[in-house]
Amino acid sequence: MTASAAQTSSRKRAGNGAARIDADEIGLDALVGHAGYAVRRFQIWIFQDFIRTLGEVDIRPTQYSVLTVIGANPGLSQMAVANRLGIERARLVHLLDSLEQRRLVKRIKSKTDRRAHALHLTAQGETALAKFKRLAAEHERNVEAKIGRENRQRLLQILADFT
Amino acid sequence: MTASAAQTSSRKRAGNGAARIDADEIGLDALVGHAGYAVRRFQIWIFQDFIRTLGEVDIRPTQYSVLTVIGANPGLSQMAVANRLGIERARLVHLLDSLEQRRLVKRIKSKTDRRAHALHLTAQGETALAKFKRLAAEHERNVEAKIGRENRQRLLQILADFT
DNA sequence: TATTGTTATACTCTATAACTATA
DNA sequence: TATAGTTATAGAGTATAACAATA
Repeated sequence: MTASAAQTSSRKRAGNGAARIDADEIGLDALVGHAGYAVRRFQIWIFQDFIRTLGEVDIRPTQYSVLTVIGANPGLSQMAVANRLGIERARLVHLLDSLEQRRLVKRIKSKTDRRAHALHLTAQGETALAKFKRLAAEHERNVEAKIGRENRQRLLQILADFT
Repeated sequence: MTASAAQTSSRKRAGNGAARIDADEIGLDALVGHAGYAVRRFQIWIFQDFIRTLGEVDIRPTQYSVLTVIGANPGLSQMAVANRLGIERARLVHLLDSLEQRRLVKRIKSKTDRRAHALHLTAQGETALAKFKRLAAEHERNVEAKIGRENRQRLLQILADFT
């Protein structure tokens, strides 16, 4: 509730209304004091821009994060990637199936632990990831244009612990 | 990729490794420069805390937002609520079905537009929402404890346009 | 006994399309 | 013709549980 109880207008409309009302006339009441609400709306905007900007290569945010981490840490196990990115290991299986079918990633049987797979980018995957990173940088410039250069920097600082 | 190419270490591990590695040893590479990655991880943390804090009343973030907006704007149509909160109208149908079964919300046939429903909280819904708001305020204090009072304020300012 | 990868199930959420009854 | 609410479907994403192979 924080300090936003002031907006609790609860304006009555004629009768049982359901009148046509512009979105900006509808008060959010307590929601304006909740960081989670704003963060959620912002996150949806960011993901939509990411998906659109990387639409030509058909890569979604989670796929990009998996490729980036494998590219920077070749040989990781599926468990290590899943834990690092906060993805369920069961879900990573399907993500990797898709990326492996597209010849971007390969699972190599680990010699030290025969239960595990060592994950690597293919040569094709390395090339593709370089392009994905260029498009992701373009997306990031969209974020900067949306909230401002300094605000984006502040945001990254505030949320640095959540990476 | 913003100013974070420095972390592109790509450290090789022995052979095809899949070695056991602590999560904090695994570099995120380009992800550290993406606001969307941090925002997503933060949003997941916030929602988990919200769901846990309001677990005793079994209310999730989206349900809370719907109840709050109806409470502050009685008589709204489903379309108006859906548009204001960025929820698909098809999905709002099921959300309202659930809230109506729990006797928190009622759909009243609009007298001015016989296609539409005017949404209202029940008396029970009003009482319940007051309790939900107290618990949500407790959740918000958890957010403040997690990122700091000033950072939370800055965050709300930076994201004010996304509400 | 515990862990890695896998398969399976269920529920939430998002994105559509199509239908009905109204407007 | 268009809109409000509804129903249905499909694909992500999340959360579990259970299993085989291996540690």
